[in-house]
Amino acid sequence: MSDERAAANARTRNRGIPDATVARLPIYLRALHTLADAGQRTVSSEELATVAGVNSAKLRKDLSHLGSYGTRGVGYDVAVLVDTISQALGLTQRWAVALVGVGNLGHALAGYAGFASRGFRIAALLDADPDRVGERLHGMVVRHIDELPAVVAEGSVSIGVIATPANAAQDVCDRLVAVGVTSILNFAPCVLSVPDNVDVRKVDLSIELQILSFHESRKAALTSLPSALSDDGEDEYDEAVGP
Amino acid sequence: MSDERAAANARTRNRGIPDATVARLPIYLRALHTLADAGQRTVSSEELATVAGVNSAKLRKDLSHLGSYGTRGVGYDVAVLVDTISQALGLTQRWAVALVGVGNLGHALAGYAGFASRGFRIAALLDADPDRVGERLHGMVVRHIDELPAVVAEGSVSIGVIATPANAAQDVCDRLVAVGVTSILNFAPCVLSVPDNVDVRKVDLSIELQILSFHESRKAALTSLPSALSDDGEDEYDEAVGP
DNA sequence: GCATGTGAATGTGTTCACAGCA
DNA sequence: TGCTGTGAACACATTCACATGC
Repeated sequence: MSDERAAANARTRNRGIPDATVARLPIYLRALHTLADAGQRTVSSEELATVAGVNSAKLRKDLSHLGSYGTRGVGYDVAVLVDTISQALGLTQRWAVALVGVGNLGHALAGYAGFASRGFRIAALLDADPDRVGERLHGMVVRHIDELPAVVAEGSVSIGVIATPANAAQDVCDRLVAVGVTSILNFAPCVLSVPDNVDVRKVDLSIELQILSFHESRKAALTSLPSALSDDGEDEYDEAVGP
Repeated sequence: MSDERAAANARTRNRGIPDATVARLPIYLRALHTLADAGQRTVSSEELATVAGVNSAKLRKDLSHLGSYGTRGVGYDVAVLVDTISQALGLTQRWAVALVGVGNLGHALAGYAGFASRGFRIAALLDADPDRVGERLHGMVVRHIDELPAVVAEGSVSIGVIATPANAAQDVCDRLVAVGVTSILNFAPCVLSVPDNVDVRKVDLSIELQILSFHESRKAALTSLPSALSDDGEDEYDEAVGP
């Protein structure tokens, strides 16, 4: 619910860029970097759309929200687009990130190259487990979660990443919010409640698998009894074997 | 583009359950398990919605797509809902998963408890690096990617997880598709092209951070120069601060 | 001539508000 | 009475198709 509020809130803060567009800008940016690395100076909406895996009308509309700088009859200047999108996403500054939870997943995240390469700097690794505190990891030392206020004071952290077990996540979240963190990326499989001014995004691996499971079982049902297609009249009378 | 096609395709296969609903079912399921573990027998849409972090109208509409079994004036039977949703998601069977890429992230994924606890079984760990082949990891031995056909033959794998570097991902994807895998979860930061009958979901950590960066920089702009609101052209002139 | 940028049309998702039923 | 289930209204997103301007 504060989830919803936060989303709605964010929406009104947006300079009017739709959420769906914002979510795609990083994809365009990645595609543009690839093109730039290959030495390409200019790109059409058609080509960029293909590389980014969307259709060209969508791409053009997305870019138009940035007040984009394409040239009719030609296309977009790759370097200009990179700048425009980076600017829009706020990537002209390096954001400091605090990573909380140095377990299985936290280890991996600490070493994830994609963080640094996209302008994010891991400012601290934190954990509640005293056994883990002091451990060296990818050139950083794990500190105790109680040091969070000090960490934030040192290098104004504005993004927190939660990679703890679910039962610790809300507590960690509250601590992050308490020290002024206003953006949180949550890997713990649970819903976090936060004030309206805090944005939370969540990544849940098992949810993604369950969504695939849904589609997979649809596909399986189709191939094993293709006649199921025909009784798809309007509602259900579906396959199943009741409980 | 095949991304779009695949989505549209999936949509028509859906028994009519909207994609947005499918994406939320796992969240409801998790919430229900929590309630069930706490011994709760019955739940209202209001309560379940709160636990799941959505609003109750949305929850009811979502459940109505399953032909749901609530009782007016009372609520939903927790156990019945768990069964109904599990059924809808195809979680009544254990899906076998092949995990390709045992680097930083792959290690973490291999040990991720959430996989097993939600009915997914890691059938194999695969990697292209000969140095990694043979390594023991969470009770499994890493095998070479060339053994993929054998792996699939052994225990019909239908879901593949790609945790390789971006430059290897498309090749791995093609191999997975070639051996009959029709659902892929991609952690590599790149767009995969696949035939229409294959579903791909992607998780990109740095994209999530970039989206947070966008919102974070909006917020920063607001607090540092609140007058920025007024030069915002036309519509917004919204909540400067609290309600 | 050709690709952008955009109104208009369509499709999807969310929310409201209440009828209908235990 | 109280809560579900849902039509109708609204909001958001995607796609189409073409006028616009280099």
